[in-house]
Amino acid sequence: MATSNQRTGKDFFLKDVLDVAPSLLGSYLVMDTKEGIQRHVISDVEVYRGEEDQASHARRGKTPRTRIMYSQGGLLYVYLIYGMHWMLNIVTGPVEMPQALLIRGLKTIQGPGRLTRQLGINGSFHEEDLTRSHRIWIEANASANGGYVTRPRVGIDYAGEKWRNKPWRFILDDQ
DNA sequence: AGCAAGATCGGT
DNA sequence: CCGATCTTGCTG
Repeated sequence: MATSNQRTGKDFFLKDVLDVAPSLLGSYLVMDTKEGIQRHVISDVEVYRGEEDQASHARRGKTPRTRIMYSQGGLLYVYLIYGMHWMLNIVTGPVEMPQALLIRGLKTIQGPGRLTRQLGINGSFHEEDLTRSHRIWIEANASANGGYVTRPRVGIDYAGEKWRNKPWRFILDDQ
C-alpha cells in the first residue's frame, strides 16, 4: 500500500531538545514554493538548552528577542546575525522552557546562513508554526539511517569552558 | 543615546 | 585573517 510522508506533529517538538535533535536528523525540511514542493534532508543541527546554557540567547532570560524560545515546541525562531545571515531555529519543549535547535546543514547545503539564503528563509518565517504552516514543515523519513556523531557547537567561544565543550552538535553519518 | 558583540560567510 | 552590516541588549 502506498504511503505518503506525513507532516511531523506537535508531540514530536514537545520533547526535550536533546531528544528531538537526533530524531530530526534524516527528516525532511519541506517547503512549498512557486516551483513546487521541495524536500531537503536535515543533516546537521545544534542544541541550545535552558537559561543555564551560556551559549544560548536565553542565557540572559526572557527578552523581546528570546520570548519565542519560551514558547511551546513547533515554532520557528528566525533571526538575523552579523546584519546579513538569517539563522533558522526550531523551538522545542514545553512552554517556559527555553530551547531551540539551530539547523546548521542539509545534505545538499552546508552552513546555517547559506541554507536560509538558498531556500529564501527570512524574518517573515519568524514564529511560523511547523505543525500548521502551508509553506514550511517537517516530514519523517522512513528510509533514514539513524547513525550520527556529536561534536562541540560552533562559534560559541564566549560561553565558557563548561558550555563550550558540550557535544551538542549532531551530524548525520555518511556526509 | 551610544556602544560592543554577535549561533556567519566569502574573499585575501 | 579581515571586513561586511545591522540588531540586540547593556550602560549611563
